[in-house]
Amino acid sequence: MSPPHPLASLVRHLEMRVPMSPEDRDAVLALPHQLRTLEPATYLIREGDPPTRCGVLVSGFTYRQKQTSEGHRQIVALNIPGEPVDLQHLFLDVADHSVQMLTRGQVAFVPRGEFQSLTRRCPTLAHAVIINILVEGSIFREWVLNVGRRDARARMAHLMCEFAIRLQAAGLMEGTAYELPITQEQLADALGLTAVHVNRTLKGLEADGLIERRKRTIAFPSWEDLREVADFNSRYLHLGRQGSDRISARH
Amino acid sequence: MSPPHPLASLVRHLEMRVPMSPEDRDAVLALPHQLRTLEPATYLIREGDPPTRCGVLVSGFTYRQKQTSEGHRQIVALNIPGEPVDLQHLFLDVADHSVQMLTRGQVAFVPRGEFQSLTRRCPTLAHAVIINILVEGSIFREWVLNVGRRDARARMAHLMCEFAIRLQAAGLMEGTAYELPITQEQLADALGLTAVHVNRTLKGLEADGLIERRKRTIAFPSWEDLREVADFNSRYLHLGRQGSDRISARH
DNA sequence: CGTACGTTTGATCTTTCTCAATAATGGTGG
DNA sequence: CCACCATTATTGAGAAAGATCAAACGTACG
Repeated sequence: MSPPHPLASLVRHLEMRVPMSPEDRDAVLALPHQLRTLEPATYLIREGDPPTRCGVLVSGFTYRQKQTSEGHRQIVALNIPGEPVDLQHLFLDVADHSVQMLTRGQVAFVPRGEFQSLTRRCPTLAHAVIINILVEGSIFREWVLNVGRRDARARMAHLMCEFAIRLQAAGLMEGTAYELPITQEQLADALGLTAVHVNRTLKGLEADGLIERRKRTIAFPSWEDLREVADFNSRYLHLGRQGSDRISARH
Repeated sequence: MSPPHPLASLVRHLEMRVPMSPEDRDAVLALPHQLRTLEPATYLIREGDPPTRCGVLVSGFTYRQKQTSEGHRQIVALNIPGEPVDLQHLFLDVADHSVQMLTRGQVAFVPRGEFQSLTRRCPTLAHAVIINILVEGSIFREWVLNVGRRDARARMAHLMCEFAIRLQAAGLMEGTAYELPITQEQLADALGLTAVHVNRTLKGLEADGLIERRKRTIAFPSWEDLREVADFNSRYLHLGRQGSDRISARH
């Protein structure tokens, strides 16, 4: 059996929110692209660079990141497989943040011009792109709220809930646990905390039976309780009918 | 002399980033709309509501806001005259945050369907809308960084710098001062602080000669110093050539 | 001129940070 | 397989930024 088409996961992801005709699908799959396997920490794009291509995450995870001039880093987003990682750079002429591999993974690079011109020829794709950008914007707003107005415990729980629901919506979650392939220092940078405090917060959640940890795999013995601690409501993910605040044991 | 067309400020705003032909301009100006004068705190849209219209801020200021279930509020964005205030709701079916008047001001409400269909007929407008959404996304990312990784002083200074540069880019800033028409409590909600600490931070900046205050008007005796304290770089605003980190005494 | 709202100030308390050290863990070369 | 190294995770002690509580002071406006 041949390996799946690298852009198939992108199509699946776009279809989550916008229905696509077979022609739409084929048009996306026909996009020229280069598939690359990248090691953790590899930059897909750096702040300040002029974007030339649009990366689609085929496998593995990436994060978006900005830094203050004193070198304090803030992770502003995590991306999961299937997500296009560079849509903002599709229409802006300079990158305002950096994107790096969180884990090893495969990225399909589509030339910027090709992607742009397809959005012009295919209104469905254009619409899907806008929806994608808007949902990402909604997630940013929730992150501002999370970092600005929730304490460490809720903040951490919220990130875990978001990740779970997004993985589940993408069909990437099996059972009631997942691997969060991220160091505690990166977690700290995503939550606006220090690594030390992340560690203590994690232990606290564990001590209270809200999560279980083995390596970087997290299980949720009591999803509803965690959701309550996190003050999590999935509305901002705009998953529509398929969306749910629940995780299911079997998929 | 007749009053200016309510949507003229929108056109000006869109043209900041995308060149528009006279036909494009006329098409936007021809959009049906209702002009309303709204008092401070009036909701333009509430989280959870299905959006039916797109608001364009003609005069005055608005803010976007989310709350935790404990009622802690986070202001996630401020909007200045000319900015469309509801673009995210143009293509999403449920509002994920609320938008309220910050000051009294005028809003032109365009029916959602009309706006949508014009984006289909006018690719320039569609492009301008995307750019607008993307730049807003970039500002959200910077806010995540600001709230997550800068201390109260820098955070406050950063907001002031951003407001100054955005006002200037919109041609709304005269001289080296402006009115920040916002209570300290709202400022606290925008920065992820408490009102008490905002007050002290403000006094601190003033004591150090970085700002001068009369009522809610703020002057910048030493713009460069403030910019340094704020760690402010305007790249994320994507203003292009016209963009600058400087404010000029005369316009 | 009283009421509501916003600002300012002081005192105290908490969360989170900082610094520092120790323990796991994973990967590498021999 | 083992010794070694670099990361990452964990823990403790003390410091600091910012929160909380409480009260006083202004100011706008009906």
